[in-house]
Amino acid sequence: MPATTPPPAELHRRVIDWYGAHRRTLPWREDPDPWRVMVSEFMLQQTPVVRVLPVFEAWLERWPTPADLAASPAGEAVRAWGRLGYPRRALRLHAAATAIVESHGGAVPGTYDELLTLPGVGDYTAAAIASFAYGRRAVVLDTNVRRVFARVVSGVQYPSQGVLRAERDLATSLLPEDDAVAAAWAASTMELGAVVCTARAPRCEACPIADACRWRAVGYPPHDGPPRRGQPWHGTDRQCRGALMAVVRDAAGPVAPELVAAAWSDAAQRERCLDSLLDDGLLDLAADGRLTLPG
DNA sequence: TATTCGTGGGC
DNA sequence: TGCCCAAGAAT
Repeated sequence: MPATTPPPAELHRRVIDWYGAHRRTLPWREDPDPWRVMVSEFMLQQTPVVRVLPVFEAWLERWPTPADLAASPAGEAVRAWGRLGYPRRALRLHAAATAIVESHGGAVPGTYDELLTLPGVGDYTAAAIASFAYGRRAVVLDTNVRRVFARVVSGVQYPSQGVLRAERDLATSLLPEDDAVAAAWAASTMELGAVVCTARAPRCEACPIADACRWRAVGYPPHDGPPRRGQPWHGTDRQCRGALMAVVRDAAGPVAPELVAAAWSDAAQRERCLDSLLDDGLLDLAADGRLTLPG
């Protein structure tokens, strides 16, 4: 059967209705306070929901407002970040909280343009906060939404590596006019991509728009083109930096350099990564030569 | 535009 | 077992 493309309003209704019936209960959805939404979005950048949940709860209990976080040392944020990965996100969240206190009266701003000025907030996160926390109309284009559109509309398994102009135009053209409907559409398409239209084994039998999916209609052709590059890990600077950070993060106080050195055998790489961590502000060098999280 | 930046779980 | 992937941002 050919994929007949329903009118946009029909597509919106079916996906939003599906969301109403099947959406996961997540803490930042049950109480979409802007600061809670913002914290969740930072943590969810490249990190799965199940790993974020416990850290999110502890974080909000300790720092219920941006001002609370801004009043703590940045290093405490890095430590509370735990093993979520990409600890620069913790530093940027702390810096964003500071900017919110200094420039926005302590309240998370609600417009895309204001949000975009905050450290660690890019196109996706600005749109997500404006939409999920403030109910505003915004083009929320994350990896889930991109995959749904790639399959349903373009008939391909995966979206391109970067966001193309035509892709953004498509997402914009599909965005409902009304703010509340647009926000519901954003959340719904993301959820559909996250739990049904997944990267590896899509559950098309549970999809509310399977009959409208072009990829399905053309027989699920596999990705065609240059191989999708996996990120190398073993022996990389990222692995080294992670090992060094773990030593300091899990220590109660300042750490002797010999103890940090024991975490990575390649001396040249170790020194290079240590320098980069100091340069990034993820580590500080005390006067006595010991290493600490940033004050 | 292409790289870099952590971490861990599923297949 | 390795490989792929997960609500990206900054440069």
